Amino acid sequence: MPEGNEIHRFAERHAAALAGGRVSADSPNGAFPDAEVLHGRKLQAVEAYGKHLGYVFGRDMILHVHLGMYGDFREGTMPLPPEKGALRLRLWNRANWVELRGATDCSIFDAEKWQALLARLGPDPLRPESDPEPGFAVIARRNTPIGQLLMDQSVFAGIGNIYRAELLFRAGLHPRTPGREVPRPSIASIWKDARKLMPLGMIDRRIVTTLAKDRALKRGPEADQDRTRKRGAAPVDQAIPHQRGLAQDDEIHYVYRRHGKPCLRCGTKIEKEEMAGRTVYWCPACQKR
DNA sequence: GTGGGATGGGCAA
DNA sequence: TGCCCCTCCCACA
Repeated sequence: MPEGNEIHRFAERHAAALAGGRVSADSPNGAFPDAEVLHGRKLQAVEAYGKHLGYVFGRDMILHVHLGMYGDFREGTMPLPPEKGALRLRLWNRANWVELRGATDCSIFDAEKWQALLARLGPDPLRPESDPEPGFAVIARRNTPIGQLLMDQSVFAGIGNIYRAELLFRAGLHPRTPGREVPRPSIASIWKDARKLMPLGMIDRRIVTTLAKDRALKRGPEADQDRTRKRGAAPVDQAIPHQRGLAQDDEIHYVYRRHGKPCLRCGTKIEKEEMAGRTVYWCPACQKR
């Protein structure tokens, strides 16, 4: 379900709710029998790298969670809610609980396995210390389309299908452009844009990438104050200038899942195609090779 | 009620 | 490249 931005948000929230003390753990659907190994242990920290989460219980006891396409968390304050659905894992303390469903992976890593995972991930735009150069270098020598390279977690970690499409639109770059033909300033600006856009991404659990000036919907200041969810409209954060104003469902993205609809900038029909098993979307007029 | 698709990735071949 | 994992949601009947 989520891309890197939401994974990092989960890490922050789960650390705030549960880290620093002992937690209880169980696996109501039995799909994570190691829950009993974690039960009663102190959760030291929660880390996010790309789309991977690590719940650190010890040097050789890191709970690795990858949500994949279907996985999701729910969070709340005690008491635990009634058990519902296929519940893989619950973690809780006296104050808070976290539930995990549908994850691609939920298993305990030792230090070696955790390091091996990190070693195969490229720089993560959401980690301030990330050096993008290794990612730039890979792109500069590959003939693979840039649309495919942006989805490759060993090039950059954390970018998913929505940000792939939207970053390319914002850069004016056609997804089929071979990596080695992407000008250095273009890829540098995509990295910079990802650094800026991804932390601001989630509005009402949706990613909003469009500028207010590109959205048809214009509202007065009083509407801007309205933070409640309206059917089909996402309230956006006043503190984020590029997201000022409400965003209708079909204008929270420039191209992602907008195939056949007019481009928000130029009116040309958005196109789509399969690229390495995933659908990529672009505006044939705004995005050039 | 049903069926297809989805913000992902590992694996076999 | 295609298959699997195995969950939720929406459009459509």
